[in-house]
Amino acid sequence: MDVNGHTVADGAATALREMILSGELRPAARVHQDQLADRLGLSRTPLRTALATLANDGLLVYEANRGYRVREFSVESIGSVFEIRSVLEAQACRIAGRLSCSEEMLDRLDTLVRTGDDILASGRLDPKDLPAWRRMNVEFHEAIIQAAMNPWLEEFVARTHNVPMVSDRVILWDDYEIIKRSHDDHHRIAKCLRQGDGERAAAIMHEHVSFAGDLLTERLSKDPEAAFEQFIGSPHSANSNPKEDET
Amino acid sequence: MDVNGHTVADGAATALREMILSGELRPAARVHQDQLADRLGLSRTPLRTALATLANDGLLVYEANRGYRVREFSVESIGSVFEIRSVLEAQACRIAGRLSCSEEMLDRLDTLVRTGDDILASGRLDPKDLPAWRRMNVEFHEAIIQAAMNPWLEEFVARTHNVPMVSDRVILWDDYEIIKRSHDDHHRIAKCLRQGDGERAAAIMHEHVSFAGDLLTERLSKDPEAAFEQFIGSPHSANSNPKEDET
DNA sequence: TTTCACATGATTGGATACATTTCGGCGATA
DNA sequence: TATCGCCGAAATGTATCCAATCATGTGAAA
Repeated sequence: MDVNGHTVADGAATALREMILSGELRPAARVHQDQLADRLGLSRTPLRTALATLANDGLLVYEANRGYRVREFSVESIGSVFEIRSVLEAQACRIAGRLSCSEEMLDRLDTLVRTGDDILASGRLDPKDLPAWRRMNVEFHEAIIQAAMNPWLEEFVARTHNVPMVSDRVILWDDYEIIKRSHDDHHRIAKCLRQGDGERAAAIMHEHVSFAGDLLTERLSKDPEAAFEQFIGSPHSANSNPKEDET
Repeated sequence: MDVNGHTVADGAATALREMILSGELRPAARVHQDQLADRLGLSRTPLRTALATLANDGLLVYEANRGYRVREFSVESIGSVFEIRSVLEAQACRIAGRLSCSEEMLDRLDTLVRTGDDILASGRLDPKDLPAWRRMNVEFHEAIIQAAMNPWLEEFVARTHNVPMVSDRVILWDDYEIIKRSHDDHHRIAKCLRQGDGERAAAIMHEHVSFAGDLLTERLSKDPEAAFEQFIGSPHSANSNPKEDET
């Protein structure tokens, strides 16, 4: 998307995004421009454009003459986003079915499904498998969205992932049965798309995402702190973006 | 929404938004920061934050070290956005039905529907009625989205309106039968919502928006110039104050 | 003791100056 | 004549400086 890594401001924007989504900057915390600029080793000017960017992404809130602070998301708000995500991803299935995916795309989905099968073959959830599973899950969902060939769908779903906890990188890796059922959805969705039945794939996808949202919001309202630590605090090693700040 | 605080940058952002959506800045045109800053009577600093804002709104595209230029939208792209809008607004109906609207909201919808009836009572489309009709249409759609009480839905649909021609301010005011049928949809949607049948309202809304998209894209591909002038084209040349057409 | 007012420090917003990159033209050479 | 390359102008990106606004703390008065 905006992988314009050529300018300092863009680098700052992605760095900040990581800092916020990873929880390094806590919700509702005020952002001190001078401190941050110093910490990131740049001037306030590019930092401010980065801040403006993130504010428009919805990760920061801005108040005139009072600066930026990290946006906080209520549990209901997170549930609301899942409502949107489920609808959008279902629509992606619908369109993908209508267009009839390329053979290459279908094979890609099958490969991803098989990857998941391999991980689940052990019959239990090994924490060391989580990164691979996360990668598989992200790629599966992204593939279907790409198959819809609607750039706006891509963009809107991407915006959805700007909300903490909503990203499909977040996996509830503690209940084998739930994960297995979730992956069964993947199986069925891939099969439906191969058969060109986008409508049925859409229905499955809608439930697939909705249930994930329900599950997550349930956990969050039960024990926000623990859930926050479990999901956000986890090392996101699937990320090939090792820009650690040397200050 | 982003009801701008009283900072120069925010003012510049809304001014630029108008300049772009009104066509004063033509698609694919490069934005010269110095010229624009001078023309708007401000420095490059606030202008640049405004530019960053609009870029994130999707109205401008940015390339590192090469500046901003006005985004151009293909007809297919505009059609794609309608696909999203139809799904989102349908979902708004679904949720509104599930939550069962407040009596106040239902009355508001009825009032809007009656306003439309009055305008159509003459049996023809008078150009002088267009602003009132547009207002009615915008408020009707906004009301339903608000009724869904999902702030993200509001935000995403609002983003949809950032694309030229997609806004529900754009009305094809030249075919009585089409307008009449469109308003008949409004009737049915309001009735369904009163009866709590969000699912049925969603189906109508989906078709309502989809058809508008089909119609618009058809016109656009038939005669892009004429359509552009008809819908967007307020006199966007000599007049530096294109406000006659009210939101 | 509480509250209001003022002043001072801190932080953000905007303008200007400087560095870096890109774009266009000019000329030289094949 | 066409193409390559270099140089200069112009536009962008960044840093720094100044102004305006907000927050905090102190002190005086009720």
